[in-house]
Amino acid sequence: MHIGHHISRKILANLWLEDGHTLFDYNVGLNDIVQLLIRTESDAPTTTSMANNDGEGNPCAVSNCKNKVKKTTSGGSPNQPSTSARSFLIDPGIGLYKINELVDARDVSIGAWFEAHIENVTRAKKGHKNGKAQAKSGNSYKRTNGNLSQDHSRESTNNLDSTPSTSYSDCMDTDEEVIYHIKYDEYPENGIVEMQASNLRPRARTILKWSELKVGDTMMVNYNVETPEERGFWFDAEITSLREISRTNKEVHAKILLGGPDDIINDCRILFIEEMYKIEKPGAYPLTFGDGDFKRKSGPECKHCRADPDKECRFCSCYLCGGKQDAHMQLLCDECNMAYHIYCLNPPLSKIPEDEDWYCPSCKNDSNEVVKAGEKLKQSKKKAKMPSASTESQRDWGKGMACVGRTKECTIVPSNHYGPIPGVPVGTTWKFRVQVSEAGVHRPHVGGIHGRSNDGAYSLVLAGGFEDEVDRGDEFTYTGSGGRDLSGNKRIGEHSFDQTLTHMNRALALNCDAPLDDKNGAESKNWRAGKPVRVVRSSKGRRISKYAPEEGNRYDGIYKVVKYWPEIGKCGFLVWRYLLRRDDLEPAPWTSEGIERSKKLGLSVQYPEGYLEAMASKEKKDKVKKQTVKQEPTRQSNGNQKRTIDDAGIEESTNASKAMRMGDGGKGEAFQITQQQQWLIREDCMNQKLWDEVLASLKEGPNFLKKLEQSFMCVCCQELVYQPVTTECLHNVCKSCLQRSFRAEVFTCPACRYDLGKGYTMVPNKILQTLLDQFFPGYSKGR
DNA sequence: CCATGCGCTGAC
DNA sequence: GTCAGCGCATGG
Repeated sequence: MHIGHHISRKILANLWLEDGHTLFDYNVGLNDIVQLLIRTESDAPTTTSMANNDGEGNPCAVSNCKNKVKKTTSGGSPNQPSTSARSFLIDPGIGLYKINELVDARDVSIGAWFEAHIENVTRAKKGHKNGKAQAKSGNSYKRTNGNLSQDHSRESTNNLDSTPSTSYSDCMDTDEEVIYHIKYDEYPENGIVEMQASNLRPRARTILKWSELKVGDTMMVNYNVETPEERGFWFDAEITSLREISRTNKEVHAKILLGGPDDIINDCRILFIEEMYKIEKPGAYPLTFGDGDFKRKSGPECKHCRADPDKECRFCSCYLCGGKQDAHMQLLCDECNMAYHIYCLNPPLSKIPEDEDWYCPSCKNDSNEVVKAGEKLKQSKKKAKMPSASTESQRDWGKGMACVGRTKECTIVPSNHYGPIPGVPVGTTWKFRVQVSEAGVHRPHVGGIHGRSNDGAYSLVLAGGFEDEVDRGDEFTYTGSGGRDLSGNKRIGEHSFDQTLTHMNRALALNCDAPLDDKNGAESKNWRAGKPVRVVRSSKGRRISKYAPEEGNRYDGIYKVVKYWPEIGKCGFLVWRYLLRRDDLEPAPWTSEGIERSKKLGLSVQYPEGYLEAMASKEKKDKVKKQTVKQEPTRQSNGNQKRTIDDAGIEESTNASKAMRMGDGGKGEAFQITQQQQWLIREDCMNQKLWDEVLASLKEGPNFLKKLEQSFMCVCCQELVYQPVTTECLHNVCKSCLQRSFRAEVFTCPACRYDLGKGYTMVPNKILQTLLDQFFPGYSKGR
């Protein structure tokens, strides 16, 4: 067989030239393109006629030596290996050809395959028997780096050395494979097809060291998807080139070329994370290479997909039966590219459809799900699953406070934070549970206990759900959750079975400073040593407790679990009972001291934004007037709104501004900061102006923290800055936010557009970080 | 993904 | 006054 059978002029064969054989031996002609293996001298057989080496191990330029391979000028990238032993084992003794340029010089390193453009080939002299040529029998156009002895495919071809008259039929690829070659040959200029990085997403779980990534490794990548949730198809892509473009002490900008159905360039930034490196795609989620999906290649591979030939190939085997046979009967899905035998489909097809596009069963859109013009949006899948989907209730649940979602979320502390929420003083009261959740004081909307069964409970709500609970203010008994029949999509139900010390009950028990005992309960020896629980009293608790607030839900401070035990409750079933005792320096709201403090701070029930107005207008509409309703359309931002009807005393201002006024009056409670904090604040000279402003509100007590939070809010993520970078223009931005901005090629300050410059080094303000960590304990854990 | 849940409100 | 039953957040 003649190589020309496959392709007339341009070929791309993988040739491993040895021992004086020439390209001509392979019928390589002028302008043909070959792939050559660069070998080290130590790899070279002893019979090798001289390796062309300029003496320093660098390849000679063509102008110096006609046998040499010249590296193409394209790119001029710094990926030239510095190995000195390199030489090109293209038989120099012949001198009948020269390789003028490398078509693709992406990876000119030892042991790597590269492509060469042959400019001039002359037939070798007859009788040159000194050596033999070796063509690699594998088809692959990939560049494989690394230890040659590990490459079995090549080893096996090596054995052909004993057959001097190696013919092309022995070593050339099938027609099918040549398609690859031609395809490859279609690449522009230097043979690299640039693909949008956004079309590519490696799948990963763990982080791999950048320095450990090697050409020839493969990784699973998802092609043609925007997010991991979206459907795309996964394939093994081989790293064919790793090129570092630039580097700072924190980041490497690299190009990773991946082989696949098409070669894909993934433009990455590799961030240093101590010893590990995380690879990020510009402007998108981080890319990491994962253990599970990361393979180092060894052994032969499927010619089609370049995976293990014994395993089914996702491109050439039928997705349904896994078979590779009957390729002409396979349909390729235009969405996921998976192959399907027409006879494997359900129902099977008798012939290949004539339609241009074909979509597999999993990719084909269900026409029922397509919303046509003028049609109403269909129910979301999630909603379709909910019990409400099957009822015919006309009620609009979205109007009231029964089913609303949160509009804010507490981010200054993580959800598993123990202890008070910074800036929320004892006595703070919210009308609805959802607001309590928004404030971060008690996160569940409905549940009474918030906790984790392997950690502890963070907060609870006393709402008088159990008649046999006792509340003495600084001490109360509480009942666990569960044991209720919640059938009928209820949130509270009849007691119908025994409670167990699991879930939230177990969490609350873990707060008690005693070994867990789920049989008999336990009592702490030193109750104060237990974990703190934020306690909220709901006005509903007035049923059984005089300490419950008149309205809404009030934060009453920190309590500890003294003991817990199982007992048969009034309901007749076993319940877990807890004794909690107050352990808080802030005065309880019902004490005279506490009442005084609440007044000072101007605390009153907070309503959701716009709630009072809505209620007032509704009342008007309904023409249900009992008395004149004084209502002012307050448009305060943070949800602080006053009551409408009673409490004439606090009519004129919002809680916040009232508190401020009180502070200005000098009677407010000052926020205490430590000497160290004062010192640190002085040290943070970049932010001096900002600190001056914030410190001015020290006398406003807990509002100081609110002010602090506002002043050091990141303009990008709208949260308290984390790893703040204080810019020259004196703004504070999260480092990660700024990096994101830079990745999007925006090099200005996100707050004021001051040009920071492309090469700006982002140094986190450690002093500020320390201070924020002190004022908002644990907030960085949430990041 | 599923189970849990000391809320809330319109309808009766 | 009573009650069915909803979305949502959370944990596992």
